[in-house]
Amino acid sequence: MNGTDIVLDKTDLSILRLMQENARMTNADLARELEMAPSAVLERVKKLEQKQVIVKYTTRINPVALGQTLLAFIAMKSSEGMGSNNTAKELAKIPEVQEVHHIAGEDCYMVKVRTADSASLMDLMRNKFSKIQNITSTRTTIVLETVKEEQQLVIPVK
Amino acid sequence: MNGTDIVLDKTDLSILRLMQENARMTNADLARELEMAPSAVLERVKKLEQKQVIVKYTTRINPVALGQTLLAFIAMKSSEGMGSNNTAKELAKIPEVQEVHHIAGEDCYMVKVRTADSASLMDLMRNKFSKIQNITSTRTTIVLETVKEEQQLVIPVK
DNA sequence: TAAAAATTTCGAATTTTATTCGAAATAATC
DNA sequence: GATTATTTCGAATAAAATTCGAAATTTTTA
Repeated sequence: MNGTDIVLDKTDLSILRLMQENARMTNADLARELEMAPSAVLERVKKLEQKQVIVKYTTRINPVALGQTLLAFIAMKSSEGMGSNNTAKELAKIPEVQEVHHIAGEDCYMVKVRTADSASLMDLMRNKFSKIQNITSTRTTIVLETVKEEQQLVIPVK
Repeated sequence: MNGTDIVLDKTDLSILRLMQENARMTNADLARELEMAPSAVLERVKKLEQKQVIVKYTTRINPVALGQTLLAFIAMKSSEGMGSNNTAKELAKIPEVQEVHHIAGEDCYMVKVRTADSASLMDLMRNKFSKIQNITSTRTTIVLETVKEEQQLVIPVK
């Protein structure tokens, strides 16, 4: 028995489903939806936060509105030993780097980056990536059009 | 002049920065932080929603808590003509598919998928992907470890 | 540049929600 | 089946959301 096994009942799942869809839903509305007292629902939400089931409440902003129109995936190879993931941690520190995954296969990392344009991506690679140890190669794939981009999980009914 | 050019001033950017970090921040707290009247801040937030600068308020849920431990990137080739993106749209309909990007380069699409395990990924490919027209090949990359995964944008100060 | 128009902000009033906490109900354990 | 722990409830209070007219500010235009 470790901290990993978290029991979520039907009510918890409903809360998560509703909150995933709208993080600013009021506790009162949640309670109405679930036909429970607001205080009971609040208790549950707080527990979900404590248990780190709920990681964060975030606002999705239209990247275009901020002029961030370039999205790219970069597959990287690293000469780093298998034990450490310092390269990944360094990459993760860069704000424009949205995702860093250690992957199976020929490449070591899959990195997702969002910048204003190709010039700023070039900047990033020249000024930031170049300073990170052990990166031996990068293969950049530019996104032409994004059809779907979300991180909504599929929440089971029970 | 089209609907694309949205003017965001310093206050808007501050709101976005705060809300991106915590979507459930109260309007009252926002107002305190910005040293403005709550009513004025509320007005701005509503406008950001209307202008679709704010796309959604969402709750990030720990995938492990829901037993969704498998993440994969799938590079796909499609025989579809360049004009349409029906393949992408069909992929986007699948809940387990979190991202669909049309990419430059040899492959056509980059697809990000999250499922419970490799068996359910196999299921998905056999039962859903196989029904989508024009997919001529897939190359699946399994994620071993995720070091960073977010979609926070870099919001300029001014 | 000065007047007019449009937008933004404010503040006070009202409605709604969040939060607290003791008690009752329910569920789990021994 | 009694005990213990957990969850839910409901009522009371504090806090926040929302509304809206008026003032201030900014932008437009003549």
